Amino acid sequence: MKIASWNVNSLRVRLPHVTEWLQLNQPDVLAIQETKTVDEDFPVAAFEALGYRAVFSGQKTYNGVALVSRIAAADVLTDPPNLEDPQRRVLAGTFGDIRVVDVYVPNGSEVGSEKYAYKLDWLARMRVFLADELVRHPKLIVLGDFNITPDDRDVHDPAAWHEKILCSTPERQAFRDWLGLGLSDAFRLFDQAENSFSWWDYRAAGFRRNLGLRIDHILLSQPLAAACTSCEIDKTPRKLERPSDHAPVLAIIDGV
DNA sequence: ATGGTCGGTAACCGA
Repeated sequence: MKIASWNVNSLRVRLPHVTEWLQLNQPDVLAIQETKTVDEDFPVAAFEALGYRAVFSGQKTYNGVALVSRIAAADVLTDPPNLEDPQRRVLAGTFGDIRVVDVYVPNGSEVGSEKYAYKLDWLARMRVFLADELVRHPKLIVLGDFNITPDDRDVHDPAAWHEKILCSTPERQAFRDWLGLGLSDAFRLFDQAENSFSWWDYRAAGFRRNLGLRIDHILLSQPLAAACTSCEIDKTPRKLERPSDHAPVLAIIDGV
């Protein structure tokens, strides 16, 4: 199985990049975040033309998640029972015996802000949901835009970002708490180049200067981590005209 | 030079 995650920052604007990337990479499942597209406007036909199915949970202007896949998703879920969140940030689906949970974790804006408190509460509530998912689905993939750098290796300038949003200790602890459920950060199962990032600010030529953060992740439960043969960030689409500010992350899991 | 750019939507907010 080939599975990928990509925050596209508006599916309407990025559709040409996404369809081109799908054709080139042929993943079995692509988890998308920040579609910024209401369900009525989701471009189902563009994906069906490529032999892909899609399920989605969108809203106006903000957020929005989708799962684009070779086979249709079963047991689709948009609202974890204990989350009580009107924002469209979660989409779960089952493919064969593999459960996939696409997440768009709140950004948090600024440490100490109201949005930051919402982020930490959201992460804690989702942890409870994921613990339950893991009981029902030993083969679990949790992927998406986490808006968290797991540690300083994932930050271009750790001193400048020290205890800043996306890098604060409580956010990193919440990330570790998710790993503590029995999940592995697929990217760190392998040797990686230093300064590997998945997001670069549009401002200040961040991409050209590689001033980035690694905040997009693929987490694998134990049986899937054991079968994972690669995990990479594909910077190619970030180099295109009018790119998303995020690059896709891609993992290959053998024999499933 | 302590800012900068996007996207959505219609004056700014969110990232």
